[in-house]
Amino acid sequence: MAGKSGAGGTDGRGAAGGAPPAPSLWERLERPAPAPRPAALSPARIAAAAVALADAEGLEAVTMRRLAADLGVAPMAAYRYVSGKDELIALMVDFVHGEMELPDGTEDWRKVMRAVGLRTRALMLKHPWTVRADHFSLTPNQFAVTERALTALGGLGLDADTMMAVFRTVSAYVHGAVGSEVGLSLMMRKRGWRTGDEAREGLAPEMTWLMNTGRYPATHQYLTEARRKDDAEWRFELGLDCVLDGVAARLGI
Amino acid sequence: MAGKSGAGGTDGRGAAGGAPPAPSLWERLERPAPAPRPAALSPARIAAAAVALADAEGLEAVTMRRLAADLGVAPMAAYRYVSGKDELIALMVDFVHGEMELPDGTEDWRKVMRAVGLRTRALMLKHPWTVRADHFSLTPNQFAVTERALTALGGLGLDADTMMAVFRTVSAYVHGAVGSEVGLSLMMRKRGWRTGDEAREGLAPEMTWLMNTGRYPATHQYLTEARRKDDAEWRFELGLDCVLDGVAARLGI
DNA sequence: AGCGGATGTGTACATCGTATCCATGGCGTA
DNA sequence: TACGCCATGGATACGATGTACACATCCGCT
Repeated sequence: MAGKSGAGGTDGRGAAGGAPPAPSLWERLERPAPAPRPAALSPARIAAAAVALADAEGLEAVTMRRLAADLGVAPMAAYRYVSGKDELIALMVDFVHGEMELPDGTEDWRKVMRAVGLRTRALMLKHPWTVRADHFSLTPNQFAVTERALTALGGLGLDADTMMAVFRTVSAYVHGAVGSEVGLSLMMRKRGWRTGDEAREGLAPEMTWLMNTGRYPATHQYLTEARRKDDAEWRFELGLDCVLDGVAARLGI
Repeated sequence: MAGKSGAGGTDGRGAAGGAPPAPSLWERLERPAPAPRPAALSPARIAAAAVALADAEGLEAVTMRRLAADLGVAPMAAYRYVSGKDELIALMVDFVHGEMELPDGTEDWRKVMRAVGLRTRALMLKHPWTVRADHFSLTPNQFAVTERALTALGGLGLDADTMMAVFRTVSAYVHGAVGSEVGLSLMMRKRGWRTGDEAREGLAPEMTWLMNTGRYPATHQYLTEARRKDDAEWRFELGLDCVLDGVAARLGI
């Protein structure tokens, strides 16, 4: 299904000659107002509204119709600016990465990577829906993050592949860790639990049954002995520091 | 929406007395055949069919109707076994984790964690849709993985919180890394690209425009210099080894 | 003055998840 | 042996979603 619109390229539309190669989403995003006409809609306005909606009510509330309603516009109006919902979400992901401030200056690579990790986590906790949205890291503001990391990794004698591998390793950890953190918090919100204790209480029947199978003694022991089950920040930073330690050690930087 | 069906608990249905506390999905999964009657459907059969479908045509092809058709059954039939699509997906995630063989024996913690990481990656590459499915790690077969990791981490003088933090750190890296790997490959499949070169060719217009903004010199340099852009396995194992190095170093194990 | 293209509107359709009610048939009990 | 019950699956239907398509409108340019 679909697939027809984007790929074809030279459909017979534009007389002869060469149809312009369909400007990319990011190209369109930057044209302040493609026409001199002060259009009511714009990619940026659409992105802002969609992000506000997703932040407030979750990604599942972001519906083309609901978005249009929030923008005071007809359901199909946004389709002049995004080719479909996929592009909408790409726009949203890019938009929120725009508000991430990157560490500047000539700091130590490790401080930069750590700061990027912490700020990425903050960003994702603030916009939990980013977890469900695909991120191929192909949007301008995501490239800006990559760019900052790569510059911090320059001048250390690493080849291009290794520099990128380091960034992606740290990135993978951050996305994975925040992903599970957010996953849990989304589940809690969906079921109406506000605290860790409430969640454990709500999960208790299922957990009790599972633990009573006797198959998970170590896990059961964890459940009874652990005292920092709700300290996500401690866990995240410990893990991040481990990752950075490992990168430094293995690559000798 | 919804939410009405699961929560209520004691609806007036069962005369007086105490209604049984609604057996969990996992409890139902294990009853070989809840009734003596040889039912055509079962959670396991449903899970197997759904997984086969998702493997073959992607998670978006897994529709209650399509699943029913594959099972040779009416669209609503599966609802006798799962409360809704969320539970279906939980069942699928659990099902595929059941085929993961865990390292046995009394091996070194590091070997175990590394093996678990590699096998998890293999599992996720084989079933790419697991990336989009939420994983709170709350299904029996996911607990089995956690259990194996925790036992490998025992006897090292770590407290319960730290042991779990280690497992979750490695796990976060693995899920993050494979997540982006799979994300890329899903995008490639969606756009019909089969090789890395095809993908780069297809992405070229967008990338060229982005790089021509001059904002990403380091990224641009990476694109021209890198020689292992398609070596996902190298990248994954390098990152995994970094993470394990860091854990070992920081925790002195 | 009037034309053309960019912008937003209205209507419509296939498809999705799932609530609800109905038919059936094998088992335990009498 | 006969009966009735409940687990099982079928049928129908509803509201919501993404989006294709054709139409109306209004600006700035010639």
